[in-house]
Amino acid sequence: MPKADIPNKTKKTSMYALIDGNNFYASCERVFNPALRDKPVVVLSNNDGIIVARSNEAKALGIKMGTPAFEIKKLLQQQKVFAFSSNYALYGDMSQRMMQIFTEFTPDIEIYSIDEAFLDFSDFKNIDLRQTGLDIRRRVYKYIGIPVSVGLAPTKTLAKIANRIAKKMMKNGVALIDTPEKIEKALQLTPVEEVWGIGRQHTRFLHRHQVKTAFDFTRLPDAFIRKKMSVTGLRTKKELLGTSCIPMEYEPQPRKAVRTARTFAQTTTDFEYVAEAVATFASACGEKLRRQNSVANLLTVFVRTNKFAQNKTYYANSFTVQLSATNSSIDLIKAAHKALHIIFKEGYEYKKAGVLVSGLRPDKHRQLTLFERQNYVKHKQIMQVIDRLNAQHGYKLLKIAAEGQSRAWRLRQEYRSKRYTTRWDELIEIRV
DNA sequence: TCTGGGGTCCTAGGACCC
DNA sequence: TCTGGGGTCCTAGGACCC
Repeated sequence: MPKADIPNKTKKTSMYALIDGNNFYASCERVFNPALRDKPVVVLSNNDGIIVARSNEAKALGIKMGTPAFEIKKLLQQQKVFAFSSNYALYGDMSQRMMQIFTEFTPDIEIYSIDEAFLDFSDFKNIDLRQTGLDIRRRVYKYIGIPVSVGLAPTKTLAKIANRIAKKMMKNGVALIDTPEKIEKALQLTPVEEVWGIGRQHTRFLHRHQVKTAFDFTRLPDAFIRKKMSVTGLRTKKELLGTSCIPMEYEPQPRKAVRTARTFAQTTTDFEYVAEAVATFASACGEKLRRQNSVANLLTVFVRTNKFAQNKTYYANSFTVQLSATNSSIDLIKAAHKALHIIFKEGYEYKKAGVLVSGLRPDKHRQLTLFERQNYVKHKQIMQVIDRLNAQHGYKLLKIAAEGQSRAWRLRQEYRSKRYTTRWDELIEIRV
């Protein structure tokens, strides 16, 4: 019998929860610093560049996501806003603890990002879902100190919407959408640009067609959506109408590409400087590849000058070289330097550079030619030694010479809090 | 002075093959 | 002179996500 003929009644009704930490990074900072309670808090991106997280108090001051920090420096001082550099060691660790608590409610969990997870409650009959949401919330707050919001609905896209409603309109932080009537009400309450999968470009287009809410969007004909927004747009419509099209992904999929890139704290015209940075990025890509047991077939290097600088010609370029399926930092650095030589032009003030490796395959499927074998084995052994020593004795104890010593282009992090949960020497201190 | 970083998926079009 | 038709693979560019 063809699949399409399977009778409908065997289809189970789905129910997903989307849980995420409110203002996650800002909340993490608060856990270890009670003085921040009820105060405006913002967290800055790498290089202290832009705002990436705000507490509710900071939002109330009109501070927007993505604003360059220098633009609102005055406001931050005047309003006594507490600003922090990103502290990913802390946020990553807090994230793991939070996810651990989620798994106590169901093993069917998909970790979607550092601060959010989908939980599949489809198979749960006769449980009070709203109460479960409240329990999750209470337990996370008790053990981790992070406030979370819980949205429950029959599809992932609707769970996202429920989560937004929980955050914006529900005092208890939980919203359950479980009937056609509630679905329609929720769609009418949701501006179309807030729908998961509808971004800036499509929003502009939809607004031109008088589509303002998620509800309006679901009234558009399938063919129109298919033509203008491809199959992904159509999938979004179905999800909004309650048909689940986006399945859970329980196992993290191996990456298909890996990238390391940085904006320099200062611009540079010096080839050696950029070469050193690019070598370090290539090496970092190698580490990421080895961690997931992949090898890469392609390596791209890109550089660019400051795209915001007036009165200066903007230059951006990239070059891709073929690799012979490797994850050796030595190979990657060589390839990266080869590519950099091709795109580096004297006289420009470079502001950013990066390395992307793609065409990833599992390491074990690697085909070796007779001549490659010797190098391959040798490199593999060297990399294993480097990775092991760095893991045991501290990061970057060992590195390839091309990565350089100066590191002058490294990150600026003027306001980083302590790594309370991952460093013995940075444990929280309590005075009695 | 100062504007992040790291991913995914889809489509169209070209190269190439039989 | 007329210049097939179908398939696969790859890549660049665009859109989206957190």
